[in-house]
Amino acid sequence: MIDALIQRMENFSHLDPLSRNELRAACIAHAQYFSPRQVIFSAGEQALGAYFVLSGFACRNLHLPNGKRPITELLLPGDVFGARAFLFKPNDHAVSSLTHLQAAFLSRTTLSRWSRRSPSLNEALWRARALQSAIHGQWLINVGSRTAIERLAHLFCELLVRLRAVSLATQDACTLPLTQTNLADATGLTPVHVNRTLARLSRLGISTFKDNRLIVHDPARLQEIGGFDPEYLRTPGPDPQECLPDSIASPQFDDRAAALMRHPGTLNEIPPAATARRT
Amino acid sequence: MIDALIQRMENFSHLDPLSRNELRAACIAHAQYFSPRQVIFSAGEQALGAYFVLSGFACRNLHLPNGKRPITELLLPGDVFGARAFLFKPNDHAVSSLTHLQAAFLSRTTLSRWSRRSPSLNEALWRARALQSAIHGQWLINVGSRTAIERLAHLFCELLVRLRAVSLATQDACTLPLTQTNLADATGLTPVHVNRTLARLSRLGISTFKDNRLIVHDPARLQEIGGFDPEYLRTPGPDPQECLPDSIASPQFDDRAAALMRHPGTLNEIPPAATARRT
DNA sequence: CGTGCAATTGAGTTGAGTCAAGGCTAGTGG
DNA sequence: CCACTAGCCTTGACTCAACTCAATTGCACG
Repeated sequence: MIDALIQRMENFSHLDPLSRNELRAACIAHAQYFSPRQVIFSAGEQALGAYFVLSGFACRNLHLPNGKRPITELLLPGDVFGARAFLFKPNDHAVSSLTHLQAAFLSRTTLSRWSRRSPSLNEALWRARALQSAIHGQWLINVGSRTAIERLAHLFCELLVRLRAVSLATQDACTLPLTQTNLADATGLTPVHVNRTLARLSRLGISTFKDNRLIVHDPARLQEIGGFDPEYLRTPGPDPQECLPDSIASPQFDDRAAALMRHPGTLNEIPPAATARRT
Repeated sequence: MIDALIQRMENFSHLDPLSRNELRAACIAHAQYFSPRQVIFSAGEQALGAYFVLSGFACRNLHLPNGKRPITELLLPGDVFGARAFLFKPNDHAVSSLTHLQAAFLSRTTLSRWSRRSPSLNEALWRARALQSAIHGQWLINVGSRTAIERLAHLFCELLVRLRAVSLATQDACTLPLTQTNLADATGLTPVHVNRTLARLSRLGISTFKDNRLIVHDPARLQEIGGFDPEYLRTPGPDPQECLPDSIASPQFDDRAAALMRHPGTLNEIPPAATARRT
């Protein structure tokens, strides 16, 4: 499972052999085990470093005074968490395990040292954060402007793609150790309504979620319902060419950027209809 | 207005005089003007650099096939946008101006050069991103688990605090050049319902939003309704002491981190009731 | 002096939430 | 080995917050 993490980081940036070995060694040396429902970070606490998830599921969540407990992030094997907080301020959300969890703790000191020494690892970390951020943006849209069935469809599509990236899902199925209550917290719905909606998805022959297992029978429909476009999850791949289409040093990049420095970008006016909100 | 930006960056990290001057000069040299409703980045486009908002409002939004146009981020003077995309992949959302907008474009090349040369500026940029990320997290909670009146209350509190940070708001009022439709897109509501809810806030004597101006008559109530805790918006302040309570090099930091490297953090079990969702 | 967008208001509909009861399963302890 | 308990899932009946549809006003801009 450490290999999944390494593979994942490789997807963000091609690691030099030294960094790769160092990362692997550190993950083995600093692995920690958590049982389900354990608090790893709590809100308001100052983070001392970051965790790399090696196996199991975790989530970032919060206790609201009204009793709700929204999940703002699902952390899967290969994900990193806590890296943001250690740059900024005490955490504003807690992180807790959903299943048995294995995670490597790397202190701020270690991370700083690494990112100074290995630009590729630094880049990988940045990109890992950027990906999380893109996911966050999609969740915001999901919760803010989709119906129950659409939200679940989108979430399922996302999780399937993310789990495939670490070889934990086949084309159309995966183990998903979440309760319906977890799904509800992640989608801003009620457990009861999630239940009914799952039943509907099943009745429509689109997907089944049972016994911690998600099976998608009609991926195309699921994707269509959720309005899912996997693009936001794509990692550039380890190939530096594809990774940085405009090399920072490339002449045509500088030309284009220089042009932008003088003239505003696309001058497209937004079509008048900000009001347009047919459904 | 450039001073507001500088002041803002200073809040993230104490800039050395050289960086400060360089930043100021670049902002003046590369300022661009956009009229309202202009597209600055469009989705799918590869970003060539980042923009620093000098004056005016902008937003990050998206066109959904169902006609909705959710706003995922409000960009105020002093905010930076586009910095994430240039590290990663094409943008997944568009950014467009809401009002007349003045923004400085800084190319990827320039930014890379700066962050290599000036650690303090690099840190400031990181923290600016981290703050955006924290705001994103709060929006997710807002849209996912609050009622209409709560969402608006929270948004108003947030905007007031953010605008105060750049001296664009007094303790209880600010100019807010947003339409009710914009508020609707930002909160995941309907313009009609936003209208009614604003009327309610006004009737309750809590706040008025009229003619692009937000006036809060009862800040305490507003904050209470929105469940708003300003903590997530606090910038550490320019004081390095306060900024990094645990200096990366400090011995007690290393002790605590080392301890974590052996034992899991807090071993608090989550109270059994993940089901607890009274209202 | 239209034309278009923003704001407003009313009436009716509905998707999702609430309340409540019952079944299934797994773990615990006698 | 068998209660007993505690989550989790399931289902039905009812309620309500927010959405839809629709019509009216007022303003700003060309």
